[in-house]
Amino acid sequence: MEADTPRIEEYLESIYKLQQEQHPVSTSRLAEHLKLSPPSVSEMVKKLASKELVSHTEKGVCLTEEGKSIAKKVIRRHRLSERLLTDILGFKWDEVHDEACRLEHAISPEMEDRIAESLGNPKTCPHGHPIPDKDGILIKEKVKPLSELKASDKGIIVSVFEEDPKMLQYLASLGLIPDVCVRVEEVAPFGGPLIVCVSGSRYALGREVASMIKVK
Amino acid sequence: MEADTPRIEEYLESIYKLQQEQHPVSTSRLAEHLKLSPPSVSEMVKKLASKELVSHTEKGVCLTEEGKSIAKKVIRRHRLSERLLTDILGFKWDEVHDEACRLEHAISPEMEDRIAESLGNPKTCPHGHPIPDKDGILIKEKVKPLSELKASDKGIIVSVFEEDPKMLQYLASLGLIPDVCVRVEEVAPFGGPLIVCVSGSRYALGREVASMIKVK
DNA sequence: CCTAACAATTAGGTATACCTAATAAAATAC
DNA sequence: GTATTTTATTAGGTATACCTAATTGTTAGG
Repeated sequence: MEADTPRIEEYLESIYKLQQEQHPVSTSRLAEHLKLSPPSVSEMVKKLASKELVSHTEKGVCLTEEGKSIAKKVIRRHRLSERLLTDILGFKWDEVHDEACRLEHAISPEMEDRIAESLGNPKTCPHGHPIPDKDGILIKEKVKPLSELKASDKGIIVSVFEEDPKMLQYLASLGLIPDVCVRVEEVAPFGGPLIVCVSGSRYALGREVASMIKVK
Repeated sequence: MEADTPRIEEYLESIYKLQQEQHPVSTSRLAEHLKLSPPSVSEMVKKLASKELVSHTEKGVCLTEEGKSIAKKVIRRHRLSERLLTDILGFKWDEVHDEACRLEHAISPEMEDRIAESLGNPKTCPHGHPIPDKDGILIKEKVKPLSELKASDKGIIVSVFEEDPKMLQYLASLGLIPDVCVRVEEVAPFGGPLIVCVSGSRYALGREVASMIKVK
């Protein structure tokens, strides 16, 4: 019984991400996220449970402490890779996700350390998500979706929950990137768009899009 | 029939390296190099042949043009990774081989380009081996092993054919690294050591060790 | 020339991770 | 409270890449 480490890391990472919105993660949701069939996931989850990386109840799948620890390490490597790609190799923020998905399984703890050191221990990835530290400690800022702001509210963009390159390019073209200040001018009723002001320009932003942008 | 790309790359890379010393590469030699059993290699070679990546005659295995092209791309990614690790992330030359062995399968053509660009299109890896260019063109300098120099001959170190960290540390501690000038003071008879002079200091160097150091 | 040694392959078998189709269990609808 | 839908699992099967043991083939010795 030999472990396919990248596969295991992929599962744990997905579970970690999904359990932020749905606590015990359902196998169907996990299957959808990993683009695998539900039975494949069912089976693999059993194996992860036998390795004590997850606990599997009727309600769904939860990470054990060890599973969570591995997931956070993978996320750390992913986000550090993204920073390496943008800050040192000159990639744009919409180009780094897929690349980092491969790098995160190929990076040793030593390389992880060196990247962090070379970049001055960055606190977030290019999309604003926090990078867990070596001990898995993850500082989460209190944020809310831009879509929840009312007219004349202001906020500073903390992070953008989006991976699609096209959408990220679009957001960057509007200047909607971390650390930028946004002011809501008007909120259309019945789920209509928000009119926002970013560095002097005004844009209409769909609710769906605005909900991906987290502000403080 | 789905391809396990990293595995295929691993095989092609090994064949490429081995065919520099032994033209049609024997399966047993390949098995030894890949640390796999001969039957496993036999089988895999058949698959590579069916994909037209190698040709398989009685004498052994040869890369096809396509196989060679892939192998060179992998080697390019490996050596560029090593340069990234030393030049940007601060690794020592003895620490980069294993790391690069994993990175070479995780790097996209875009990342390959960016690394090359960020480093000013380096011509060699930290051990002095040439980095194939994007079109697979590889500039090989005419070199000979240090062990072939006679007393009072001088040479400039071009490359070091060695991967073992301990040996690399040792050589670096003597200053035996690429671009350094070495003078042979004395050659002991019957395969005995060479007495060499490197930046003012004299050392005795075993023939085996000296044969790994290529000079021009 | 025949035989010992070595090289390579075939035969047969394992483990992993995936799949589809069928079934069982749970949640929701009415 | 039963029927329908959704969710999860079992059953059965595929492909890949590895293994050991047995066999064939080739090279070199005597």
